[in-house]
Amino acid sequence: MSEQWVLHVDLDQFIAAVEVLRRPELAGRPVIVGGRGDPTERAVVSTASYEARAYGVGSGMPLRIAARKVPDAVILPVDHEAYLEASDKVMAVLRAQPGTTVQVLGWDEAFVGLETADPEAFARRLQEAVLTETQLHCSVGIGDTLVRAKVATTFGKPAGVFRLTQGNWLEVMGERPTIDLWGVGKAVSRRLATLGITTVAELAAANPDDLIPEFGPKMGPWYAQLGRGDGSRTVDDTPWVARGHSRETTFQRDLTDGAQIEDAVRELAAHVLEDVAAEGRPVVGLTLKVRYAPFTTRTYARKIPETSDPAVVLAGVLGLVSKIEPGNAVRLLGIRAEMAMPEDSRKGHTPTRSGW
DNA sequence: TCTGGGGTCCTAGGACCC
DNA sequence: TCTGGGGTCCTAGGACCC
Repeated sequence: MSEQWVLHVDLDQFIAAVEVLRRPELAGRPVIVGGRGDPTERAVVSTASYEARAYGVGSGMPLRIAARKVPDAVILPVDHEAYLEASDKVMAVLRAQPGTTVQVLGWDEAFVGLETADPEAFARRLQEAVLTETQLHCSVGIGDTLVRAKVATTFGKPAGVFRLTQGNWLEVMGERPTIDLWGVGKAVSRRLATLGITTVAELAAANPDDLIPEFGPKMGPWYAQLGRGDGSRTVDDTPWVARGHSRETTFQRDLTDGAQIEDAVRELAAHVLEDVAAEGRPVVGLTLKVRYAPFTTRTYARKIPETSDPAVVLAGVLGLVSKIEPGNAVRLLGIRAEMAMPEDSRKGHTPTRSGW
């Protein structure tokens, strides 16, 4: 019998795989991609190949540490263009399958909705098609909700297929810690633990109302739903509309001089203005982010009257710069511009906040 | 170990208005 | 003198994801 299914397609070690494709001699070696490829700089790992992961290297780890763990690692700079190009090819393959609805989640993953009597067979065909067209391997999670499909993929890696439905959700996930859920991180899992909830089964059994005092009216019930694996079953292919654009830089040496700081802000603002201009939508809000050394982050924000005039936006940004505390070493600066949203544009694609 | 960069959304609390 | 109640908007901070 034909039914509606959600597939979650996730490329295996995507960034590292793209790098190996254009440098075949790197196959089988520990490859680490991050920053400008210089392990003496302040930067972190974007992706490590499976060979590098065997040494305990993972994304988010300081590049310096990663290099220390894997002495013979090949360390490469991040090349956004190349990954975007590869990503576009993969998404095109997914869209080319008859009957599919494709919702892109990032460079290396997407939900695919379709009606079929045999989702596993379809998943295998999808993997074949992606491999043939792009030489990239992917894993596929099959689910009766978006959340279950997404979580299922972790059990399919690498290059496999796994199905999670209401029927086997608790059997597979019940005894696992809540942090294994998509949308539950370190902080929330710790707060759940203070309520006596440490496993997915315990979260699934929780009364949604009991979580409201701790997490608020939206997030409390949302976490309970997450524990059950419930949520939307609809893959939404509405094109995503960015709410804003931002640029940030961590300086290799902290800035202390006011003129230096202003120069850096102007440069960041120029990039943000470019991105915004490419959208052709007016700016309605600005945020300046500052990290004071060693690690205190502050944000300064303001709404502004809708404007498409770069000079006005820049003036607004420079107004925020005056809030930077003088006499402190600045390690990071970031600028974000929020844009006016067109009517009826889709809500954000992050699962934790959009009601999946 | 020493912590990137680009995003999204939620919550708390203060300001302000009636 | 001792102090309403509700609504909305804004800013700051936190959390999470890839």
